[in-house]
Amino acid sequence: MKQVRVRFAPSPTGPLHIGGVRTALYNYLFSKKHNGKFILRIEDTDTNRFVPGAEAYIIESFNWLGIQFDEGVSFGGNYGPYRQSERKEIYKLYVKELLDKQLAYIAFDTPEELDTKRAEISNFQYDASTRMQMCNALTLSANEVAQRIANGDNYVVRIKIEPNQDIIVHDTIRGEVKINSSVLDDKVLYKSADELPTYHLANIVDDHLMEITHVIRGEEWLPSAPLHVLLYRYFGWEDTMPQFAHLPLLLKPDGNGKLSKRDGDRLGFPVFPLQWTDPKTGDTSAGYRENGYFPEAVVNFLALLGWNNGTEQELFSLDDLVHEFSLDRVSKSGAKFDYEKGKWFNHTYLIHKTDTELASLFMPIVQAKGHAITEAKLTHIVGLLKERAHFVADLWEQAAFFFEAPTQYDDKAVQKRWKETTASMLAELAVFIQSLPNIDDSTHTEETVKQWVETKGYGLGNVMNPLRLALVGELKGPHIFDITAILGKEETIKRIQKAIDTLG
RNA sequence: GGGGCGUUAGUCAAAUGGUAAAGACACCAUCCUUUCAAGGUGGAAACAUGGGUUCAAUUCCCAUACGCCCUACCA
Repeated sequence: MKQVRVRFAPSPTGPLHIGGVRTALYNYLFSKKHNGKFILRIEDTDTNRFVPGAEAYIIESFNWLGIQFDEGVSFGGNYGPYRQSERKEIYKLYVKELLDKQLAYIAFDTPEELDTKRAEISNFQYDASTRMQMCNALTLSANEVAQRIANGDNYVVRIKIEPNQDIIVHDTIRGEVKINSSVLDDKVLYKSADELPTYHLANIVDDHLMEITHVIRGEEWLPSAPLHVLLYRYFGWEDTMPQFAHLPLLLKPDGNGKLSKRDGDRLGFPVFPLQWTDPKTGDTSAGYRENGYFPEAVVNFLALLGWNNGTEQELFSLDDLVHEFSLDRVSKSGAKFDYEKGKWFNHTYLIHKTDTELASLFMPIVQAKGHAITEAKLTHIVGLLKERAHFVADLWEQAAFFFEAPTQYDDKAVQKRWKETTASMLAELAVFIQSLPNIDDSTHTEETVKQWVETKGYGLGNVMNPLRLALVGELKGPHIFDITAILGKEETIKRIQKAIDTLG
């Protein structure tokens, strides 16, 4: 069996959309599952839409996600160059072949002329029914054509499609898709203006030359797949044509339609893996990385948007996914992007991290807030409250009271828990705590204090809740004597005193 | 307008030609914790509609509706 070779072929027109990331992920999983190669090809045939920095962004994104390429731009390989703009001369050969075989023809119609035509004739399509009314090598004499080219007139090369033929595309995910060639137009394959092919030609030539075995791409390509099949046929490559698999789209969370950058801005979540600053406008778009996502959570979340392994398993490492992945289990319908579920994945991965690992991620945030703490102590703190956080940055909100004494107390909680007698009880408690040799052992302190409360006959709730209020400022957080152990005797007493002073 | 693809709870989704249609996120309740979170338990919530095939259809077929994608000298 031939070695599996798949490619991810983005266009460097801006930051990589999260839907593109999923497409790449599925390509990667498929290739690794079959011990094949995963190739990065840059499709920069549209000189107008080229955005500097986009290519580097793409490479950095996959690097962050842990998705590795075997070949391609910046990875090397024997099928290069992998940047289409560097393959100009190759495409010219194949354009010539099609021209020689009379399966394509030169056309001189300007964009303006085409626009007029479209305005004139509703549903205008450049095809067998109209091409003889246009300005091209089929309507012009050979001399005229040669003359125009010699004059330096811009032209394009269009594929010549015979009408009324059924073309069948075998799609791994959707089965057989049949389409009649009459609904296809004579697509532009090559433009003389920049001496570059369009996507359709470049993609067939490259996939063939790079010996791509499977084309796994977004559903938006399904309508042009028949054109691609035709191109393979024209070149005589049909027997080695790759297998197609068209992936369902990622849809916006509310309403319908393809997930877009605007949806992210509107609903407050990133649509790109990494933060991106538009070089022209300076506008910045949020990224998963900068928003505190773990790459493995993003991968897991994305993998499950359109695929599952048929079991109840939800947590998959990249290796698990490679092992489990199969195109048969990719769904046909689009998946709405559920950001809440994405957050849950991050939360789950966060909880599964070791306290040490989380502490070292959290340390810079604590330092930025102007606090110094030992690694060991922070590890302890993080362990106590990681279940309350979705992101590492959330940890600050949970941990702040360890570093900064409360300056105000939650109103509702005060009303409910701070009674007439509270101040005097807490004052006594402070004295009692002061009398303890130490409060380092949380369980021991708890027993001792509970005993004290019982002896006094105060009732646990009447003491514990106000105590929490004094220490934390609100009724939340880890076990209270875990808190006092970390705060230490002195600080604990100070905070009790402060609460008494402020709340009376 | 034309063409293609799709349609199971709010969302991701499983399974099945045959009596009660999984699971997860979100939501609600409850237990635990005298707090919050996490966790446990429970709850509400779905086969788009209409025909056909069949003893039997959510499952197969057709139509309709709805949605999406494509319809560029963009990919």
